[in-house]
Amino acid sequence: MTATRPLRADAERNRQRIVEAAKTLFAERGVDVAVEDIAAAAGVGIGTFYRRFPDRESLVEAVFVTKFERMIQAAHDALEIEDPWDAFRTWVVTVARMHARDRGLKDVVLSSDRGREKVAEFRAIIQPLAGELLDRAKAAGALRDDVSALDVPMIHQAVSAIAEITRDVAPEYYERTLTLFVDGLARERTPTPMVAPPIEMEQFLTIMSRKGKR
Amino acid sequence: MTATRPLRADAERNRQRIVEAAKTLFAERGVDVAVEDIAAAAGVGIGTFYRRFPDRESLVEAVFVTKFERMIQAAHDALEIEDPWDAFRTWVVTVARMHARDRGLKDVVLSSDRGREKVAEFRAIIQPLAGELLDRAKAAGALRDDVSALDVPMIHQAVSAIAEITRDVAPEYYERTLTLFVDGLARERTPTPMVAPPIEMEQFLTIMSRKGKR
DNA sequence: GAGGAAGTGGAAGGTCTATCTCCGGTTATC
DNA sequence: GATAACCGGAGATAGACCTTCCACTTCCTC
Repeated sequence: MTATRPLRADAERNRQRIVEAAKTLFAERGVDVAVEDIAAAAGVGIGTFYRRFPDRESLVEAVFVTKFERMIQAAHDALEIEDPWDAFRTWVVTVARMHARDRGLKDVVLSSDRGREKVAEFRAIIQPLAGELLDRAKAAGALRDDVSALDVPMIHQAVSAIAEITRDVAPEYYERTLTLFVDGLARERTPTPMVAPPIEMEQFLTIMSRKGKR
Repeated sequence: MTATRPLRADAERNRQRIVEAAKTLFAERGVDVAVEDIAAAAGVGIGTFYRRFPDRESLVEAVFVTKFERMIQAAHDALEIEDPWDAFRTWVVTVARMHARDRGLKDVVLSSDRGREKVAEFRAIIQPLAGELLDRAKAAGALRDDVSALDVPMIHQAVSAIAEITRDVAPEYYERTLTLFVDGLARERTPTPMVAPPIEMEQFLTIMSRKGKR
């Protein structure tokens, strides 16, 4: 195969920088940031970017493989929790927070092109874990029966959408939406306390009149 | 003021057609559809469009004023319902469904430019109505106390986001997300039955691999 | 039913925004 | 200090989209 010789020191350094810059920018502004911006943030030229990565998509893949691993880890961790509802809740909340903090995650999970195989691979691994968390919580009578495993990623998309529009103005706001969701998933329960304050009218107006779409 | 003489018959006909076509396209594809597509759908040329409307935004405004009126009407109607929780729930659900069926609604409510004044006007009218629905439901002990009036439009944004990605594949799916939300808003309650079936794996994959963003 | 005001279509101009290529100049490494 | 590897960024390329303009057509009035 391609017995690639190691990159020259400066080249390797720049590669790292590009990945780091991309991680940050993807999280803040979604996977659609311009290559130009990524290169600038990394302190290199566009040319350097294209010498290291065949195209934009490869970079996206390189960045998100790590994230996928972390999501899988979250499921494993949750499975360690004894109380079935607590385990399920923890997992849902943890992944929701990852989405809330990384705007790009949603884009990648939703896309067909970007890291097609990687996403499929990820799904194959996460599904049985998610299934177990779900089944256990249902068996314990804590989770409503009519919830399907596929409702969970949808919830994450919804939370991500809210985080996306509120991020700049009230970065913790999404927690409220998340709380409502999680309480809606419970079978019988009094409300969980909200962990974030309500939004102020002024913040609301700012959110609702955001310019452009980035 | 401008005592505008009535349009010539054919011109008026075309104007109507443009508005109708826009209504449909905005609902299906969001407010960002190209003027070219609207004109084509209306069976007129681009030139005709620009003779009737000074620019794109004016059309958007013309189309959504009606929608706003309908949302206000929904609040009035809900206030007629005696049971405070039922009234609140009905209002939230009705507006959520409007969002689910009209992709453009979200865009307009979120935007700063499009019909700036109209949106502000709309908010001024809807706020007291929403406040009353909320307060009554809280006073009756049916709605959790820690919900703020501004959480409601956020819920609508979330439902709209879900409807947006699922619309083409499973047009009723959003009802599940909505049910979870509404149940999460209740103070103490066992789950409301879901009105839509869970999503199938195949549908899920289609949704998650949607091309482009339209 | 004729004349002219009003209306029409769509090519073309103008802007943007992005990705990716190319190559003269620079730097690390042996 | 030779040279292969690397760098930066202008510019080629592509695709959307909004809006203008004007030669041509249609409606309405007298």
